[in-house]
Amino acid sequence: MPSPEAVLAPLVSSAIESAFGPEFRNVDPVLRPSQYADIQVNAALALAKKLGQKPRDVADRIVEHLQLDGICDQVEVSGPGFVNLTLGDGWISGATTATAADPRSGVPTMDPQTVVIDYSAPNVAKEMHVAHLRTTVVGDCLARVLEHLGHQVIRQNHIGDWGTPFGMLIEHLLDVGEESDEARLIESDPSRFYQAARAKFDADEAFAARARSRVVALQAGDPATLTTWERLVTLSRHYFNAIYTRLGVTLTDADIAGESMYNDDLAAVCDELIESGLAVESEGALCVFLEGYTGREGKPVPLIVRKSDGAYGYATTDLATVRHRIRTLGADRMLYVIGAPQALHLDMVWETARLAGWLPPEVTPVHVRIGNVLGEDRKILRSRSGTPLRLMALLDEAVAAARAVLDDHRASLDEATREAVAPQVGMAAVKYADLSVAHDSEYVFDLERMIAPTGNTGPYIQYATARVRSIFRNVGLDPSDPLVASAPIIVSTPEERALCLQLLELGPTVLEVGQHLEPHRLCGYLFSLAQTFSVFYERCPVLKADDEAVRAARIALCAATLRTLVTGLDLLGIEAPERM
RNA sequence: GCGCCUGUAGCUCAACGGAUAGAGCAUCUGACUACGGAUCAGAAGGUUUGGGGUUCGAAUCCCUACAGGCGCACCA
Repeated sequence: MPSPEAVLAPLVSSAIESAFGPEFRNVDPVLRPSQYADIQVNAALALAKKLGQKPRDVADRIVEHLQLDGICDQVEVSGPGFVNLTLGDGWISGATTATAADPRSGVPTMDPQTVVIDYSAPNVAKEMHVAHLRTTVVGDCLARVLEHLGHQVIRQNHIGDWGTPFGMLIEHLLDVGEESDEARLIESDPSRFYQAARAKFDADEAFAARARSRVVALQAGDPATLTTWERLVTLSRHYFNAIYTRLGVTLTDADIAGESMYNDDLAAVCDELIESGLAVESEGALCVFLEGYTGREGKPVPLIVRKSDGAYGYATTDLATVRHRIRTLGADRMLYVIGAPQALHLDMVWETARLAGWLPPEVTPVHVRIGNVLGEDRKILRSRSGTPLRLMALLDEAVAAARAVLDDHRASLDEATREAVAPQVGMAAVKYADLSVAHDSEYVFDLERMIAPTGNTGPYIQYATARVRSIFRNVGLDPSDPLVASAPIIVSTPEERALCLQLLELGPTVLEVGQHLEPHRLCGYLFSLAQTFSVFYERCPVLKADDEAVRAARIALCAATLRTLVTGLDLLGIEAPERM
């Protein structure tokens, strides 16, 4: 089932060509829904400039050549030169019936690519905190959407599993015993383990010395050291997976490609940079100086690929990831879902990789900039004690808040159901709040607002799905598989018409999200669909419809809505409980 | 000092360079023994931080001032 845009675009294109000649064969028709028309053609405005004519005259000529055979009831030129198209009810109902049967076929695809997405990237033996929430949730959504659009998506979880802190962590792990309760803290409350190690490192000079020599042993690949290190990583993976499972994130152990993985490439990276003359020594460190990157007092800013003590930093590792993602993974497109402050660093890494020939010109890496999560004071969100907020604690809070809302509004549901649904609602609230704001803007974290059953929230959209499922339960249909309802749609009221039109927009919206990498557009669409459905639900009785055909049609419309909402929520990584 | 980002309703956020800048909270007013009211309808709320410019048309692009945030050599 094609969207109206997909059907109309070629028709408008050919109208433009026949009106203005073959040199205008590939003009983008610029179709979009608007508040003034079901579909609006914007092409006239852009064309007018090229042609040196008035937009209105251009629009008139386009209309003269439009052959719409029954798709549109009305075509008119209005405003400063828009072509407004009113879709015919017959066409809408036909298209929507197809939606009820298979909403997925309504999704247009892009040329399939291999897309590498780097997101989440927590550190071993460290807490995940709010800062990890957005990269994890946004990255996962983009992965889902791009997969849905037919791309081959390769997830890369670039965990911090290498470096100097590991000397200290390994020694501490050996001290407490690899199977001890203390060690198991890494699986549940890693910051306590880390801080204990840190404290010992700062207080105990002998321990610190051991830690330092342990780093050397680790770098040298000492087998016993590596075994302990692996234990550390394994325990941490359990912790990450606990978070991912709770959040409903698709990352698995197979997606882990940590810093350690590139360890063997780092020397080669440096050698190649030296050979090509890109890297030079400066103040004892091996650096790449790029044109146009200056910092304080106009001093050039280096990309340090080897520190003066001979160790490698994250710049080197990041260069190695570029090489690996191109050479081994075959990336056509590379997404880095990382905090906005990393912009300068990434630019320098990419430019260096470009100059070194690791990053071919046809591949454009994209920094999906993640904005900060703020507290009420509009400063970076922290706990009351001033430490970064633990993600696990935050998720607990969200579930508790959801439970409280359920107890408040849904006392009729039995205890077991409320207990089961609370996590789904809580996660929906947190994830939706995160996804519904443009990923690069900051937003204020307000649990009360995001868990609210009204407004632009995850729970509000979930509620819409629960209402449809309730209808299905009442007519004896399986609420988990509403596909069975697929009667012909009858468009007899404005509310039905509005709902149908909304349903047709899923495809173009998902495509947009894939192109612009902006999950918040999908949120906006789903919210508006849920609203439109609520109006329909309010005004158009389904089960109590007078006419049998209308009743069947409305059930089918409900089914289409449910499937569209569930599909959309699934792309966001949000579950829709059957009751709530 | 240099660079990047941000500034939109009281609050939280939207708006491929397109028509009268939209939602949601909160506020006020309506609609109920409801296919689940966690709902719906309506009202009010704006000089898009200020000032210039570009053009048919600017919240959006350019310049400038102001106000925030964040980066600028060995932590990642």
